[in-house]
Amino acid sequence: MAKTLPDRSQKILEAIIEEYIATAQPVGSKSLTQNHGIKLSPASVRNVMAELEELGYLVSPHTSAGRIPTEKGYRFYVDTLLQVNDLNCRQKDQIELQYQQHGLQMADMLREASRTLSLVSHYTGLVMVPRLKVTIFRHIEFVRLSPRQILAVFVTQSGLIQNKLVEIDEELTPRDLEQITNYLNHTMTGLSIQEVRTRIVTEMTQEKALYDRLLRRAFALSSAALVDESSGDIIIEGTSYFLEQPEFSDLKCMKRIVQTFEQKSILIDLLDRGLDTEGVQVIIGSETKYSELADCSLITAAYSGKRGTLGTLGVIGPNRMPYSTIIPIVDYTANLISRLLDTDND
Amino acid sequence: MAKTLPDRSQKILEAIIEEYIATAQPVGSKSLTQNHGIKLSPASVRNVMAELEELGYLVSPHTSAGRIPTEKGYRFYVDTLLQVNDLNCRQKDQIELQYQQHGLQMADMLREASRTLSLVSHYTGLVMVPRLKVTIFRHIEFVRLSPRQILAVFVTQSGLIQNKLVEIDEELTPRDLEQITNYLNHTMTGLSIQEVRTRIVTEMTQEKALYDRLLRRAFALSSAALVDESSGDIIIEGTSYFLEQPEFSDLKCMKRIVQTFEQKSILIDLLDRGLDTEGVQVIIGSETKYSELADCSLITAAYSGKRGTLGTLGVIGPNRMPYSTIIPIVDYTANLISRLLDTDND
DNA sequence: TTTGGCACTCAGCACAAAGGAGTGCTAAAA
DNA sequence: TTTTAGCACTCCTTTGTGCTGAGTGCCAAA
Repeated sequence: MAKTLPDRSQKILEAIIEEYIATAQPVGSKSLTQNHGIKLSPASVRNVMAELEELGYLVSPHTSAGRIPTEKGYRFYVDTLLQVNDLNCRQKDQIELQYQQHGLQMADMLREASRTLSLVSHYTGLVMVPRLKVTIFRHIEFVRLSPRQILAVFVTQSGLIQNKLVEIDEELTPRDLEQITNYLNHTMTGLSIQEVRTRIVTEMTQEKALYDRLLRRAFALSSAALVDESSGDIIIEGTSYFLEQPEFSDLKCMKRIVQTFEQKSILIDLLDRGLDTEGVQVIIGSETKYSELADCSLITAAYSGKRGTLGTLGVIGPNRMPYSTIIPIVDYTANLISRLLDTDND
Repeated sequence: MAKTLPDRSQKILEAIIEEYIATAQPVGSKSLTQNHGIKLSPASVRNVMAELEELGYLVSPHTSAGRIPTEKGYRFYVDTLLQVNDLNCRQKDQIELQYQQHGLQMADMLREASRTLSLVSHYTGLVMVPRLKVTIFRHIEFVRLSPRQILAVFVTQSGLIQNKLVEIDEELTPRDLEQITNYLNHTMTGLSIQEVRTRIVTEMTQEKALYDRLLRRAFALSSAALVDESSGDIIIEGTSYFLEQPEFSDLKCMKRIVQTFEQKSILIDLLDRGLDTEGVQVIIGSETKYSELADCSLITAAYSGKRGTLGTLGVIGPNRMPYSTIIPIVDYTANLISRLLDTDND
């Protein structure tokens, strides 16, 4: 079925897509032969273009305009034509520099990552904050705000700090709290939150009638503290870059996209998809499955800490994105963040 | 100098501004006499309008268009013409409802406030997070992440939770930490951070050669933990409402504004100005002193906790904002937040 | 002091014409 | 068989023109 595209057609498709990415204008046969080292007459190019349109890689907005890539065209380009250049030293430095001055708080670092992604790519940067359940338990501390109100402060291996206010039924003395804290920090350190939770559940069911009152309370308190009620959070920076894209000059369409960003849930879903994927992932247009983002593409990559994937980060922009430059930026940033999270707080 | 405007002129000015706020179209003499209960001929209205233009309250974009208000016009309107209607019960409920379901973490509440402001006003909501220095010390806890790395968790009276990572020169044992914690929580509770800081400084200088090693460390640690390095933070919600405003349909101008929002520092400065002001404050156009926001107005109000002002919140939109409906919304929200912060965590 | 009347201005719209970029097709050249 | 030059055709875009209508300023009458 899938006849491989002749070499010449591929060259031309590549040239068209790159030209369109650069100019945002439909590409005609003449301009191709002039600027892209294609040693053919416009007429021959036209024949190939007609063929590529037939195959669904290109469309023309109207008869007397040039061609623009379809999603299928972009997909083919990304999958088989694209060769990603490595970042040069200047770019690497530019990215790395942003993390030097900063302290180590993970939240700050992730914000910085989003900002840097946006700054360097000139598109909108996205960073997903690690879900509680994938993080590794390192330390928990309870602060007694009032007899019935406990603030649980919870530090993960990678340096993420989470606060949670817990209301309790039964009063706890500072002494109780201390013991509970000691017990938890002693038993749970090094486990993932997932593991901590299952452990709590099994222990609680195994010994239904928990003889040790303190233990029971410890379990109750910690399970309340570790409930992950958040549906994930995301850091978006550089929305204003969207306003520069000619394809979104229509305000209606622009507004829909910005609203989608503000709502966050859709972007969270999209970033979630990259969690189990190795390397850089590209989602183009309708592959997002959201009509609001039918004209947007995402370039994402997962980042990880000491033990497995923590979250994903990436860039979102129009379909017409310079993939060859942005893919390495996202890749490099994901690796950098992973590295920083690994060396921090050991 | 300042002749007071004749009553009739005021009426007409008011009608023009309200019409313009509603329609975003230059207002002509005829439409005024038809829809605004003004019992005058268009010709008379024209005379008054010419006069108002002379005085700088109105301008006409071109000879054959109607008039639109100047900043001076808006200012006069806000200062002397405007009568703010109280919110009706439905609106109050709508606002109040947003805070019911939520837990008590202050940060969440402020985010919710911004979102609600935006939702109810249909403009962009702003909430300034309280500066550390204006908050009241309630509790501090140190978590020892490694011998030289301490996480300071700091809870304010109003429920704000602040984390800070402190690197120390000298190792501290858990026992040391506990003593320091006890000492600080005992001595400092109820003081403002400002007071805590001055107290630390005076005590440290008074007893230059601090005999008590522990005390010295306690001071060092707490002063490191309470440094307020943040230049303030702000929560912005509903940027997309800006995209609906016809006055910003120019993308260039739109982009400048969105960038200003992303940068935050300018908005922080503007909200800061409202800190010492009682009640609702309106900043119109160039009064912001920022050319980027020359066509934007802010409506802000301060909110407070148990002891004095904590921060400000408000709404930003085009100069042409329905002040009469938004001012009470901002006012009510500020009071509501103050109330919630007062009753929480007691 | 107010109002009707009138000439004037000018943005906005519709419509037509010109321009031009790009196409598909055909027939000749390689 | 493949490539290319030529040509007619399409249709978006730009430019120009005239018209319309909302709105104005001013003057003279009420």
